[in-house]
Amino acid sequence: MRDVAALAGVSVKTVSRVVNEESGVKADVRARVLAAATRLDYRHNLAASNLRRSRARTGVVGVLVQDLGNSFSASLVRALEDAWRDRGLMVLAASLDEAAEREQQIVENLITRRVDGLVIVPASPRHDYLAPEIRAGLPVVFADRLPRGIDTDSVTTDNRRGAFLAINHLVHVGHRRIAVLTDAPSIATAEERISGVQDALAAHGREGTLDLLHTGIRSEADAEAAVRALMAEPSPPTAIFAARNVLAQGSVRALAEMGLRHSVALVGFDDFPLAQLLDPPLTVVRQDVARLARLVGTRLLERLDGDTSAPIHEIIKPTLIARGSGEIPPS
Amino acid sequence: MRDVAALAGVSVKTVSRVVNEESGVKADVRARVLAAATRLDYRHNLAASNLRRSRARTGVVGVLVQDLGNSFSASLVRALEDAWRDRGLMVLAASLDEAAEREQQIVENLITRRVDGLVIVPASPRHDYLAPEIRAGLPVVFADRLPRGIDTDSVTTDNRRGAFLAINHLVHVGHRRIAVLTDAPSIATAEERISGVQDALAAHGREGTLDLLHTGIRSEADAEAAVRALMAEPSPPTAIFAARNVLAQGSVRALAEMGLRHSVALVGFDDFPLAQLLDPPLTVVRQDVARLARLVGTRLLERLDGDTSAPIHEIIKPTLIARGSGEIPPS
DNA sequence: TTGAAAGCGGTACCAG
DNA sequence: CTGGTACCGCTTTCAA
Repeated sequence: MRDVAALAGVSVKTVSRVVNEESGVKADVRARVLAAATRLDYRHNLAASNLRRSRARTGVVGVLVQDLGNSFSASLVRALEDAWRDRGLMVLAASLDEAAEREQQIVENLITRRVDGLVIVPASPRHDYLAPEIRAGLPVVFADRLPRGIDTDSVTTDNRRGAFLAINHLVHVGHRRIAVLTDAPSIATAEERISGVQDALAAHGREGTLDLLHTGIRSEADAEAAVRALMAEPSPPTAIFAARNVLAQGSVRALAEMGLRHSVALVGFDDFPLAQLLDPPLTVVRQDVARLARLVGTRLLERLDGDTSAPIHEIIKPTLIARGSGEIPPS
Repeated sequence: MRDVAALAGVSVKTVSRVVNEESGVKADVRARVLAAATRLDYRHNLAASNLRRSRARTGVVGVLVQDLGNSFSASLVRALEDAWRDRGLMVLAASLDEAAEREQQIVENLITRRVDGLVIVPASPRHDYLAPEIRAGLPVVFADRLPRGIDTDSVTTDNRRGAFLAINHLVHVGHRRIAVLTDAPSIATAEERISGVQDALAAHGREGTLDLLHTGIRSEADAEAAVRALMAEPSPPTAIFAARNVLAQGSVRALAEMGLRHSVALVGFDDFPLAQLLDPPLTVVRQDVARLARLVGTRLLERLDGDTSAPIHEIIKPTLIARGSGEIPPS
């Protein structure tokens, strides 16, 4: 900047004015400065500029999701990007893969980078570690899963109701032996979904009959193996509820390989782009990711704009989309 | 930092030493500093620290893809993240949606943030604008599409060969009326794929018979509409080559709605997670995204580590995965 | 092992 | 409309 100033024959302050498009610089001076900047390949340094600036903004929001490669995470990030583009906010993204330590570590790293805000699909069971940051005014919005140990904005799905819808649907179709595939119950979302399953069974006078619950199923491969094992048992289930999209995909894979696609009912949680094109089309409990992302994006912007009201917890109602796989009757 | 120093009764320099885990600080002093830092909720400021540091590194790499919501882009970003995690590099991601201006604009913005490097799946036709940055030593790796107007590292797929494989396959199955769906030829990748189609037709003595080429098909919806229109014509094609993954998905959707899934052959370009589970399973030309990402990630790391040799252009060979949809014979 | 002072690239504040 | 000077938060350099 000093070089540019020298070449243009002005002070650094004037260069600063031009670079920041402040008013009050004569056109010819402006032109000279711009010319000098171009000639010297000058590049403004945002970090340095923010250092002295009073209300500094990096224009970066940290977004922590489970797996950027998963359609749920990817859609979320994409929608946030769109929601923030015209505000000039960029997304610094990271996958957590359900690793609690990674979450804390990355958050710490992001704080060090002075991100303007944080969107978190948490992997850790408690989030007390964020308390100082939130107290200091950092906007933090939890997505898809609720914060624990602190109170901050969140946008989540009614997981309990979603699972209820799924099981209720299968029971109505006539199923009695329903296998449930889900993550470890230590993950809040999984726990809520299990509760929903129990609600549905209770509603049909079948409390405590959840003998086919398989927890700790974390990946597509896990689900595939679990379904294979299940179907090989003496009295296999006639229906499966896979409580996360990759688990549904693994289930479809296993059923396809075993030639059971059209004889075992399957309902997934989370819709995904091609669910409708599978054979049979997959019945799912859909949570509206676009809506979720929109709400999250808006909430963060409002906090960024100075809204300091009490934390808001928004809950999205899931809906059941019957497409075929969930309507297969028990054999 | 000054406050921490005061509270701990040491100089700022000593605090700096502790924060950066430099050796040569007595344990008790270290402990005092740490305690003071905790009590004051001190957070190290990476930007400020980099300002004076000699070989400053922000630890951020800008990754520009077409659409983070698309499985190709998402997988690429995810794999890069993994490749860089233990080096402490984070990904600042952005979607371009084939908008050339956005590409330049975002790159400019990222330069301002002093990213350590750039990975670009370009949207713009020429990249001269990057010349000064590359000259200044910024590592830039192009992925999936070649740079034009400048010379810098790239990792791309042999698109021409991929398209050749697809058409060749369909011709061998017996097809003569093959529709080709692709992006505008102004996109280099699309152009190469069209060349590949022509190669294949020529190889079968059918030069110039490319009467069913449909360019400018940009989205899943475009593809769906195009296929609907095609199949409604007096003498519809007996096979379709959809030269990008979303176009294949749109085609499947259209064929499914028209009840033609099992009577019209379809080959896609780019594999995606559920292609195998569609009905019929989708035959595709696969480009190994994981491999692509690995090569891109490695190349960038090497440049970051000071490799200043001439730009390297790696080309990945695509393979045809026959799964069913591409083996449907002409009716 | 520790500290003082200069300086990184830029902006704030106030004077001219 | 333009410039001078202090200073942002931290590291470098060199002296103690």
